[in-house]
Amino acid sequence: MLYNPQEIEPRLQEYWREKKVYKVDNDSSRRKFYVLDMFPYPSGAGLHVGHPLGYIASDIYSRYKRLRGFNVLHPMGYDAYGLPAEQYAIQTGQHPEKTTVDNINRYRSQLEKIGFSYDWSRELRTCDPKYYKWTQWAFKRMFESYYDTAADAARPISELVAHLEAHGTEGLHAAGSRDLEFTAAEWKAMDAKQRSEALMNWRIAYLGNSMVNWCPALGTVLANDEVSEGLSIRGGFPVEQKVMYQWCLRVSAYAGRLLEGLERLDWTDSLKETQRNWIGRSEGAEMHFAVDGSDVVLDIFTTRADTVFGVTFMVLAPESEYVDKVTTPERREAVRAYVEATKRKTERERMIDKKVSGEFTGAYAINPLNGKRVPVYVSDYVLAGYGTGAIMAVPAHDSRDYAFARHFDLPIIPLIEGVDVSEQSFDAKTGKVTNSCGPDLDLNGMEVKDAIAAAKRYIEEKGIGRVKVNYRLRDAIFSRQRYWGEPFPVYYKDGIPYMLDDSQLPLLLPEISSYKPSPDGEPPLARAENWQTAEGYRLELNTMPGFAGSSAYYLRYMDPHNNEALVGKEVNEYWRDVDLYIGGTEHATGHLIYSRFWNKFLYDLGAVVEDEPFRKLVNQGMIQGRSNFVYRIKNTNTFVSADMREAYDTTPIHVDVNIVSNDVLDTEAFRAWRPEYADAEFVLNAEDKYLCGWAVEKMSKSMFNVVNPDDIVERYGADTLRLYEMFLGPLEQSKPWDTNGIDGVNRFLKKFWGLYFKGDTLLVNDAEPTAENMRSLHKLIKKVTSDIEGFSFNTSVAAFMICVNELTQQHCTSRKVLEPLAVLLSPFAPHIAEELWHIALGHGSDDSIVAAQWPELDESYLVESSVNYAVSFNGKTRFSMAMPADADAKDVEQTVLTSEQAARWIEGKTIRKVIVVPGKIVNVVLG
RNA sequence: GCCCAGGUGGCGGAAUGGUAGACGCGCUCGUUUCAGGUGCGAGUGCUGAGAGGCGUGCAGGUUCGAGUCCUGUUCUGGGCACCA
Repeated sequence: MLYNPQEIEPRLQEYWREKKVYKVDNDSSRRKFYVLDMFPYPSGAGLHVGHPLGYIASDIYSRYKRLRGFNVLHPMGYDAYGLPAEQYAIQTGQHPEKTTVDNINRYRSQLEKIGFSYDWSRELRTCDPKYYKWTQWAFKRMFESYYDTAADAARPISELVAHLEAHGTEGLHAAGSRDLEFTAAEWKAMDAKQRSEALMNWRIAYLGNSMVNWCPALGTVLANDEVSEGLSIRGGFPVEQKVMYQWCLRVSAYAGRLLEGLERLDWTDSLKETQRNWIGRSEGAEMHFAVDGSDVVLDIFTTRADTVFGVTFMVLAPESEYVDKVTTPERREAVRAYVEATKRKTERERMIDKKVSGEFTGAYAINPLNGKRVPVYVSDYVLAGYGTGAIMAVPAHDSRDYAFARHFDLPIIPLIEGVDVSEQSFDAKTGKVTNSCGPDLDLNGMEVKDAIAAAKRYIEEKGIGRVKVNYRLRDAIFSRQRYWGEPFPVYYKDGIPYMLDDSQLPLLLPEISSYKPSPDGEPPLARAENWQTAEGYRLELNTMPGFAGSSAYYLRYMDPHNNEALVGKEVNEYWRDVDLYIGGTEHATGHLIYSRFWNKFLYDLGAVVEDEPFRKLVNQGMIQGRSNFVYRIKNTNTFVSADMREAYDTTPIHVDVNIVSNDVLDTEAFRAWRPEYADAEFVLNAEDKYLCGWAVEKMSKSMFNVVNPDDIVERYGADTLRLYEMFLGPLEQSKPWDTNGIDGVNRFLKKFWGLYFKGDTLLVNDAEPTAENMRSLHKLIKKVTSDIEGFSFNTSVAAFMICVNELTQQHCTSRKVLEPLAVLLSPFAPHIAEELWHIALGHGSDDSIVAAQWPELDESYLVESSVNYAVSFNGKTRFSMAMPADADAKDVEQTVLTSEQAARWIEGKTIRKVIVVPGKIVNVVLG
């Protein structure tokens, strides 16, 4: 019987399906373990070999944990809403659901061929109404909640309303968009619409005017993490800044907890650092600068309270509401023109254009520390969205202020002793303060750090401002002008938004005739007929963004068919959180922030028991493509081998990697590849081969370097694919896919099979294993166990290869070795292990290897037999010690120990360890 | 500019501070075969006839001993960025 993966793999997959061996129970006396993959967006291109990398790793870990006796939850599903299906729908008219379902089916069949141990009965898709009911439900709860900053938790909005009724905004602890102030009487005097608008200031899901990333080409707004360098991540279209009235989530209220929660997580430092960066905590002070001759007060935020004596001007963001309030009549026209001009620029244009620009508003502000009048400017280098949208400018110690001051010829006052600001600003927070003495505050002579603290204290005492922590993290814009997303459970009555009743959820996505925006520029849902409540009220036309459905999906897997709750209480108390989450770093500032926020909100609500969703997170690296090139001699149809091309003037051309093997081109296949190459000529190298050049690039169709896992499975089998992906290198590292070398892994599996069968002869018997056999086995148990725990799968594959070579040489046929060996391999190569379990080890069809026990390590097999040697130098015997049996006693005497130096340091000390090279000692370790 | 990773043979990559290059690919030689392929055996960092010498981006340091720890530097990959 030869190893025949093409025959055994589909059969065993069917066997697992039929026996439901991967079905997981929610109540078990066994300890739980939850292993999760970041679920994929099913794209039209299908899976390439890079996608399963993380899935294979998590599958190995799941299978390992199962063999260790854990009840393992290991599910899979699909992030089904997304732009590509909608873009495709706009181009072709095909319903995005059809596209999505087709893609899902393709993914599913590709995944099944690889032999994952998913419990498919828990499969979910975000576009399923039974699922998005709970996305809508959570949104609704966010609308009905506010963030209590004193309790540091979300609370029902009704509690806030009660407070407003009793005390107005007096003594209110709530995270708000702006600082609103009104009395209880004023609240009571408001009409329904005014109240609704006021409450939006505090709701966790709120409608607000906010600066959004508007992408005209996609016709929708985008979240910050969907934009990079002023271009949309999907498609690379320019993005503009625009104020829009949109649904938002008050993620910023959770900034502190999102930051602090990172401490308790077992994530890589770099990922935590990226999140800290994104959350961007900065401690500083908010200060009030009165505008001379007006009752307007400019609030600014600064981290450098020590530099207030160096303020020589103020700057407002063009979008700041202060601009209109402070601009004097004679400057109004110039300021208006400037604001208009910046509005027309996209964010990208603003960033590329580093030229200093701005306009004087005509107003002067009063420095609260020394009473000096300073001019107020407007300039686009100040961001509206951060802090208060206004800054105090200290040109001596901020490079941006410095550039502005130079351009407008404004004074620059150095505040640190001995620094030269004639060429550039001094931005470092070090040195001794000077020029900083006002009527009641003297910072001169202090270190910057102390000066900041002293200035903050003074500001608080005098009521000039307050100490404040600012976060860079913004609220998430939650509306998309799209069709293919979750509808909001929202309707409008007299211009006021209301939530549908829970009994009306899910609100189904309606059918529409065209997926383009409506003729009057409204989102596609405006085309839906009867898109209204039973009472005839208009429903929300926007849909939710992609991250809505992916924020709480891990909870749904625990209890996927529950129609009463997102997740049942008892079930949630059992599964709690994800013990191991595997996915790419590209979600560091998107999904992994939103999901933590969403979970924390549900935790505040009492809907889930854990405050953090993902205990341990491992980032798998990306698999890049390895492209091949042929070299065409210019103006000919002749191609020259890569090692011969020096002599010619050539153009490199991408060639399909599937017709190249070990960088050698199949020239016949190349002629057949495309019509224009049908009569191609070749200049071959000395070995009569056509050698291709290669480069590491992104895996993509246009580079002809996409490798489909189906092809690998068909040719070598899923077990070879699984092992090879792991063998390629460390899991966390990005690396190019290179099919060269896969033969080695395939050979290993054949050898592995060869331990159990020689031709048709079964080799396994009940012979007692030799000490050598047991040593080989237990070396492997030790190595593989610690490697799996440490996610070092590449080295465990190598350990298998060594072990199988040893056992083959030892002619080991003992069941006592070969049975645990199959169990050890089963997480990595489940098909071959399961097949041998049945046909070579004699287990019946009711006994799957999945239910076996992970072999126990017996260290006693690993102890090397040893012999006592005397170590001597300078003719005197000094030590007696144990050494491996293969050390040669004669040579032991000629060691480093004979040197003068060794004699000095070794005397009177205890020896802990002796390092022996066969034949001689190289070193002695002291204890 | 700031913050992370990381530089080891022809290649992917191994090395609790203790024989650097495990394992695999590739390559060389032998063997099996009519032959190609496969299988099997031996070899494969550089240098040297050999003993040996030199080797983990570069320069220092700690240590009996450094790829590993420390300082500086340089290059590569990734993230963030008018964030006051």
